[in-house]
Amino acid sequence: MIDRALLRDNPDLIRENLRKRHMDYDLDTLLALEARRRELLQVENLRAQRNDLSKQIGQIIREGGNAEKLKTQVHALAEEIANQEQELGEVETRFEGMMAALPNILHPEVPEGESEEQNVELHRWGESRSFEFEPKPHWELGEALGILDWERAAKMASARFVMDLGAGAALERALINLMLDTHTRKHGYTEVSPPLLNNERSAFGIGVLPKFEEDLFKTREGLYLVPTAEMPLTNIHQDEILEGEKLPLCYTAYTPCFRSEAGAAGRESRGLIRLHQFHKVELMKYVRPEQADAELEKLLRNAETILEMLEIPYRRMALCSGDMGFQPRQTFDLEAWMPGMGKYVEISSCSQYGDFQARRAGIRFRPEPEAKPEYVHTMNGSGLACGRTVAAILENYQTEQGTVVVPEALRPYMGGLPEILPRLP
RNA sequence: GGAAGGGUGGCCGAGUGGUCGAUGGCGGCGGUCUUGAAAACCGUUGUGCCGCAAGGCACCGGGGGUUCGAAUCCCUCCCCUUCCGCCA
Repeated sequence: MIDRALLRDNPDLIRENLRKRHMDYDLDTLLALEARRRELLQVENLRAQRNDLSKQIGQIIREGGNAEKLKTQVHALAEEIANQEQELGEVETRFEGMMAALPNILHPEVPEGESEEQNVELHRWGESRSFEFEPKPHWELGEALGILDWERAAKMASARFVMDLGAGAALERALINLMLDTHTRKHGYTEVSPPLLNNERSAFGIGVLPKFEEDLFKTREGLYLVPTAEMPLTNIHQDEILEGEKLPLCYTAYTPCFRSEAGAAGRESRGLIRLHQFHKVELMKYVRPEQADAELEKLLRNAETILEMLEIPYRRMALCSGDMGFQPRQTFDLEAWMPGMGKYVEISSCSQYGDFQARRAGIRFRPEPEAKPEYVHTMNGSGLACGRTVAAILENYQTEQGTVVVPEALRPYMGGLPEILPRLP
């Protein structure tokens, strides 16, 4: 949610923002609703009159007088108030609905562009190994090694699920532990193990509701399976006023993530890239506005550190205006090199939201002990997506025999296992 | 799932249908006293919206209703606690 004051003070900025995002949005209707809403605020005068007369009635009755005439007068006034309040309510509902669907204002440094094609590569790390053989995609490797099983996952669940077995399951568990240990012990994040079903308010708070309900799995009880730990982590401090000196607050969580992937049929359907359930270690910060850019850079470095520890080549991309999501004001993707697939694949997405989510979720802080509360800035990023990291390891560390060497950094977490060999049935 | 009791300001906790945005306590802030501190005492201390301001409006879990007037009465939903049942 953006600041209402912007609508009045700088509608052109919003219009320009929509243009950069290549988004269709009926801003004129929103502006008209806002104007009407403000007109209707004059009901407050009527309410003031009513309050005043009611007080007089109380006074008269206490003194034993007859207040019938006044009562009739107030009754008529109340009807008029009710009429205006009804229109105000309708206008407000429409206004709020449209506000909730208005995308965030972009950070000035977001490159302008229409689609993925215009994303800007900022830097690369690591060299791709040279292969003396044709490197295989991870799904072939995983299947041949018997550590990834799509067929049985589909049998017990449906397509777009996977089951990890043996060293595959152990590899993912090792990754989770490496990431959490690094982020908590070296990077100063507090580990969280949050509820994986969140309510509507929390989904609204991060901006996936009301616009993106079809992407979520919903229970009969009306709760949503978390599509990312961003949802519970951002709602830890929902409706709270934080102490300024405690910021930034840094949290990390390992969670499964559930996405319906509606409308994704046929896209990148193979392997570990796009699943209904995947696992992710998330990084999340609540910061003061002036800290935001620097803290996002640190967060990016925290995520990149994991890729460097695993010695997986990657590049950092700045998403362009047309490729960015609805909620963030700036997004950087980390893309891991996948030799088997022959391309870079997103393995982490790190975004800052300004006060967009804080406004929706009601998260504020006091800059000084006695000062007025202000909205915090929120940001988060994957650190990293586990399934895609497994894929990157399989593809980067594969041998000609189809086995996979275990990265040095992971061996202590896998009982010293140096290499993943075909699993015996 | 069944039964009972609750949801009030940063926290605890009062609250009669009318001067209650809400008594009181704790905590916070300012002050008096003190060499300093503690104690004691005095004052102050919610949020949002509209407004240059004065001020006005709204908010006592959410929504609806009764009434001239609702924190207070009625309906409904949600949440929490305790007991019972079930259960990793």
